[in-house]
Amino acid sequence: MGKQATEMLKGTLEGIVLAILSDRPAYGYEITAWLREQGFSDIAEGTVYALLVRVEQRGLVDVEKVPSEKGPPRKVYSLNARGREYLEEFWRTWSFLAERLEQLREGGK
Amino acid sequence: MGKQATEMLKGTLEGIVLAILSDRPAYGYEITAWLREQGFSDIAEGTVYALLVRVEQRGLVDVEKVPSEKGPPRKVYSLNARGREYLEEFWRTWSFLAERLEQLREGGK
DNA sequence: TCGACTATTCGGCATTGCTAAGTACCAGTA
DNA sequence: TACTGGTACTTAGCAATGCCGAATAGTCGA
Repeated sequence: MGKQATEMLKGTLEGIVLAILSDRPAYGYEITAWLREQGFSDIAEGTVYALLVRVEQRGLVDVEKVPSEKGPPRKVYSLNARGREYLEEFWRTWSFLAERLEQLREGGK
Repeated sequence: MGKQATEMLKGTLEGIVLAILSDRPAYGYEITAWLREQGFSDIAEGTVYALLVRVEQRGLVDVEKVPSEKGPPRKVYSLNARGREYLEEFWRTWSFLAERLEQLREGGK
């Protein structure tokens, strides 16, 4: 992943994280680790935390503090109703973009 | 298209414009008009021009000034060798992202 | 006691798209 | 002539997002 990825992640990373949370509640450290496993090798630690703060402030997720056996307490996030609506909107926008790009890729051969 | 689109365009708009230029040379006004036809209804005029300036400065495109019958001269951009390489890299990054997102969408049902 | 891993926070920076205004050139029209 | 409208590009400043680097804190094993 090069520098292009950094800019391309803007806007999509939020959707990615919300999509993860739509599947199951999770906390920052866990999400970052999972993303890195999935190939987002250079996702910065702080990026995910900052994103989680933002979506919380917008009321898209609920938060619960859960003690950890191995460190400071975890902030476990879960997608709420508003978050689900927002995620659907995200998928619509994404689909639109993906379709245009697929057309361009085919046309450019 | 909502606000999500604005952030999602960051990084991808550049690829979109380069992909257009890989098909045929074009100038800013033309590209903006085409994008709007394609459904990018609220692409700002200035956005495309600024983007073209950037890709020119990075040496991804060649420029030629061509007189217009209906206004000031056009700056016609065409993708050069470096631009083509960069575009391929863009497609690789895009593919990676699109695959992850498709997996997430399916998983989240 | 000293790392190593877990877990979160914060301040400042770079990039990118949007807004808004301005410049410039030409054609048609009153 | 003056005005309007379409074509075509430029510029300055703003907002949002991801990255970098450092700091804070808790737990465990060497």
